[in-house]
Amino acid sequence: MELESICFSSDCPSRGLFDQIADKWSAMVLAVLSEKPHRFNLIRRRLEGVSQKALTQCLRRLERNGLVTRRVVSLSPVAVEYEITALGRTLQKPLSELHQWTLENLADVDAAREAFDARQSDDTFSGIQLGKPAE
Amino acid sequence: MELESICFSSDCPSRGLFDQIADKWSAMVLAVLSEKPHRFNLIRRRLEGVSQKALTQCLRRLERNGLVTRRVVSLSPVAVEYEITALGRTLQKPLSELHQWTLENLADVDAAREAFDARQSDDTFSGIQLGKPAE
DNA sequence: CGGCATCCACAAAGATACTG
DNA sequence: CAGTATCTTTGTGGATGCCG
Repeated sequence: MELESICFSSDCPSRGLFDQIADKWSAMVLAVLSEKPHRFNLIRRRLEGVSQKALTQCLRRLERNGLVTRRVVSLSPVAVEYEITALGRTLQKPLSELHQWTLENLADVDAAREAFDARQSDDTFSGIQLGKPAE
Repeated sequence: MELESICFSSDCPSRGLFDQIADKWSAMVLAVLSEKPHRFNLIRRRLEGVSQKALTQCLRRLERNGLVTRRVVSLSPVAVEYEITALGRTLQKPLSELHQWTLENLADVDAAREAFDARQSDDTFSGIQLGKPAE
């Protein structure tokens, strides 16, 4: 439980897992599915901006990691239902807390960004713009 | 605090922030700095596998978001010390909990992956290998 | 020591077309 | 509807060299 328990070794398997669950869409997919099972295009419509390809890949990865199940409900027309698993629910909590953090601290972060960018602009006296990320 | 508080709109600013804090190295950098301030190459040596470029970018982003401070300790030889901020400490907790989850559930996830990959292999009867991600 | 600039390779993202 | 396949474009990572 100590912070030191984080292992920094490159062959620590939890590193790869961390990268797979902390990705752009997984948190939102799990949040949607935590309400109730959803079909593909239903998830897609709720996650504004996700491409079909990205969502497919995300769902595959979630399924492979045992966080969601994929069930073919009917053929012609094909209907597939995705459901969160018990394991997925255990992950959804820390993930939503992280999201919660972003909501609560957005103002502070924004202020920090403006201060940082202002500092960089001051350095323009050198004639070289460092190109602050537009974000 | 409700799960529904997650916003799925593409212009929700918390989305971009989430992507910036849930990246490959930030969690580990903050974990290292939560112990005590570190200099650049010290961080680098503790985070096995990080390239200098990746670490620089990560520290810049953390600095811009107000999560760490960068202080030039001495010139010639240049020494730069990075320190976690109060804001950074508030983030470090949910981040380490997420990491904790990966440690606790690695076995379950691995089992799920093997089951999934076995299922895919069975489908090879079709003659078409779906190309399970090597991970 | 702590970077930044450049080049290159590879991976990921997007758009489009097609299928059962 | 829920994908797959393919192509193109963009982004990211590593390696190298240079600088203050």
